[in-house]
Amino acid sequence: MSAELQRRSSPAPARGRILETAYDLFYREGIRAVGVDQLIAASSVTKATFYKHYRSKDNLILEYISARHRRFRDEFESMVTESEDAATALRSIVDAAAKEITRAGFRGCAFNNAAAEFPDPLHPLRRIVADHRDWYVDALETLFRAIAHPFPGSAADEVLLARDGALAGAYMGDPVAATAALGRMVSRVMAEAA
Amino acid sequence: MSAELQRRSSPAPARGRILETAYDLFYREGIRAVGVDQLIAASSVTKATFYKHYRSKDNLILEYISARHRRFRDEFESMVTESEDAATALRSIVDAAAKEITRAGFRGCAFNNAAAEFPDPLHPLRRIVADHRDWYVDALETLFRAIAHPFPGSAADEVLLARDGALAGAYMGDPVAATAALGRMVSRVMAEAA
DNA sequence: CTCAAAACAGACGGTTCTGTCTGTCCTCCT
DNA sequence: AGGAGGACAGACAGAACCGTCTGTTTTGAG
Repeated sequence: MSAELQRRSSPAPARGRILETAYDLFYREGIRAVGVDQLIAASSVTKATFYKHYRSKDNLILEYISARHRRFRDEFESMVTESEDAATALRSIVDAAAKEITRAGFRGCAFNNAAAEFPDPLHPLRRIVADHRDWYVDALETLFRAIAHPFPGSAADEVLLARDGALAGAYMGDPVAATAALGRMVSRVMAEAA
Repeated sequence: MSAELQRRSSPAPARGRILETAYDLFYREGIRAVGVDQLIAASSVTKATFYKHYRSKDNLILEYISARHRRFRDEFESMVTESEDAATALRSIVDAAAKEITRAGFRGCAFNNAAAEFPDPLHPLRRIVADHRDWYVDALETLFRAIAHPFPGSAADEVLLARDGALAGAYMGDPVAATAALGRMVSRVMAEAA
């Protein structure tokens, strides 16, 4: 399908611009808080174009959270492949989380914030979030298995929990304390592998 | 009929009913998602009464999050006073978190969800949330000091982080894994005191 | 019995939001 | 040269939202 679009010099630039704007605005201001009018104004797109590419705002929301997952997964996997061994990969993953926390404009976990706005557990967005987390914990478990951790599944759960807590705590309160506590927690989990 | 009788006794029964409704609805469905019309219908109150007691929805939102803090703090302190020593108090606090996670209708941390809907860090709600967390980490540190933990401040940060991660992870994904990981993380922290 | 306070009932205005529609312009391909 | 498709521009409908308003009913106190 991308071959069809790529045939042109600019492969539907408006569509990508809209998603990129949503990627930023939905995270910064919240999903419900961002209206379609604001979205099209920030994308320099007209309303007709918006509804041509994304049939509804709800649809764009799903595309937004899917894009969040894809980008996160890509960065995760590039970190893994660029690391010499699984131990350094785990460390760089934790470092990346710590760096994100201290980043200007950090506003917590995009998946957590999105899920908070959709109470219905059967909403498609919630399913995407749950799938994202399933993928994530599996990927972590693979790394822990590679460093011969005695309980790779538990270790993965614990790192996921520590990271979740660090993002939430840093957004709501003290980023410094959250970052430090994250480092200590993960160090304890990894020490069990030695 | 019982509502009829209760209306006479207290000074402003309608006010309390509105706050109680908000306490439930804002948590269950989200703050922005709940309109004033829905709120007054669920409270069996008229619009004039609503705006007499709470001058605006924004004002009610602040009362809501303050009430969340008060109730949480009261339950925390009653758990502490009912425990024989600080160690059992800490354990009952973690048990309470685990119990909340598995409760039907659990929808994550009320403070986290509320903060997610208000991006402006200077919004009064964010201040209330930050104050709540300051109080919480102080209270935990006091308990760790009581059990002679070598680093009570760090231990408090770690328990707070583990609890935050457990609530977030249980809401987004796997409550069982989150509860188990929470228990293991807290056990490690408390083991340092022995 | 009377009166003030409080809650009830619901219309209304003004804004905002999502989504549809008509029509025009530009660009690329044949 | 000409036709088709994509994007631009913006009006419009319908609903939901917040907040104000005018009245009516109920209740407890003097």
